[in-house]
Amino acid sequence: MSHTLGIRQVQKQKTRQALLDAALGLLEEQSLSSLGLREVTRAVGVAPTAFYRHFRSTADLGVALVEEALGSLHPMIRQTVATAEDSDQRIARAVQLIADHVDTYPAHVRFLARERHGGVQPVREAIRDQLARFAEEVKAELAKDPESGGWDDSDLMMLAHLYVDQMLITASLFMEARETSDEERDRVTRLATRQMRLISVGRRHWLG
Amino acid sequence: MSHTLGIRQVQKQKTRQALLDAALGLLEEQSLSSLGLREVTRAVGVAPTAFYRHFRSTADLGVALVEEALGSLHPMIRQTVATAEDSDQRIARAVQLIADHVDTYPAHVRFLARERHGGVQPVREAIRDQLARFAEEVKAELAKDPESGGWDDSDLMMLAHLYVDQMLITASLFMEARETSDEERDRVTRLATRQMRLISVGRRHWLG
DNA sequence: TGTACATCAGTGAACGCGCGTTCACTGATGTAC
DNA sequence: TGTACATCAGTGAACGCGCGTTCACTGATGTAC
Repeated sequence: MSHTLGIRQVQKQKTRQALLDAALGLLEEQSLSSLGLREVTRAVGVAPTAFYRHFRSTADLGVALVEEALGSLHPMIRQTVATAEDSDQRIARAVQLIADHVDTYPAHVRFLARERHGGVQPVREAIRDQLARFAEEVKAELAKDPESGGWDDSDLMMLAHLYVDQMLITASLFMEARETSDEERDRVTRLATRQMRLISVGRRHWLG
Repeated sequence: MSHTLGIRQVQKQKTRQALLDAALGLLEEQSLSSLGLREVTRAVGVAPTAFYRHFRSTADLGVALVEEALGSLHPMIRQTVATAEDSDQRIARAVQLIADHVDTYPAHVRFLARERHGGVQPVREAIRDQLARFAEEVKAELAKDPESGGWDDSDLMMLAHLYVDQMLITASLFMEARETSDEERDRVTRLATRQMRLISVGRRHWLG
């Protein structure tokens, strides 16, 4: 059997995860820069001092949340961008996956939207770095397209950033639509699809 | 002479403005949900209780800052979108105006980017409402274009939102580039210009 | 397997501090006559 | 213009409270022999 964690390590990971989960819950109604260490431990049911066994500060916990939030998003994007027959199908799948992701991990998505430009520098940097990695991956997939003939590296990077930003805007729109009607969600789906298509049309006629 | 304010009113406005300015300064390194009333009054040099003569809470002050920040942005956009000969010139002017605006009101721009998805609901709503008004105005200008023949209301609204979101992304990129090199600013200028052009190309070939 | 010692995740008391809010106040400005 | 009263922006003391951090601790788990 492969290296099994001891009881102590398993319990420690559980507490750590409980702190992350509790923090994410509390962050639905405030930002990280006002999140208190005592709030988090109170929500979990451990002593305030236990916090220090896992994180140096709430900023440090925030950086850990970034990893968790974008780690779960990473495989999704790559799969969607890679496996599609034509442009319209790729767009439809991407929009659907964003909608599903927002439904499945709403708190993570909210956290990212909120802290991307939030008041805690190390967290902003962690998000920026992860988004740059996304753009790199999208760029790599775009480069495989036959439509990318004649596009140099900076062209593709620009286009990749445009798609990544557009995905974030779409996620943000779905977040806003979460607690309203189904019609509103449909409206967002159509709007996002059309905006992506418009970028796609621009791509095909670029310098052409 | 038109209705002159008394000495008392003038002084009150000065104190109010000093509170807004001090808050904006403090918000460069934190978000509104962690901004303390005492911090703000301390920075201005008045007693903490003086705060209540002007605002009910820091959230209330935040809403006032939204008005101030987007009020100064409103005339700029309209003028730029309205007075341009061709698409490329319009884009070049818009990008230049965004760059200038970020240079002139960096703290306001940072505040908007940070609080748009921030932890204070009334402030989020105020920003969302103002951005919707922007999109309406951009839509009205787009409708005047000859290129808008055959576009219905929802088409134009989608396009207007796409442009407004793109302007915010561009402002955000200029913010990030502010404290780095001039070459970085030029890179952002070129990137933003190309992204806008791509949307513009997409627009011309939409359903065409 | 059993024993003796080391490790370390979580505890709980204690600290000094800044917070938001209340209240009665002061004194310059505004107003009525 | 002068006087007597009203208004109200800003004051300063006081309050109870939750905060982040320190410290010595406990006792279950891990390890060496």
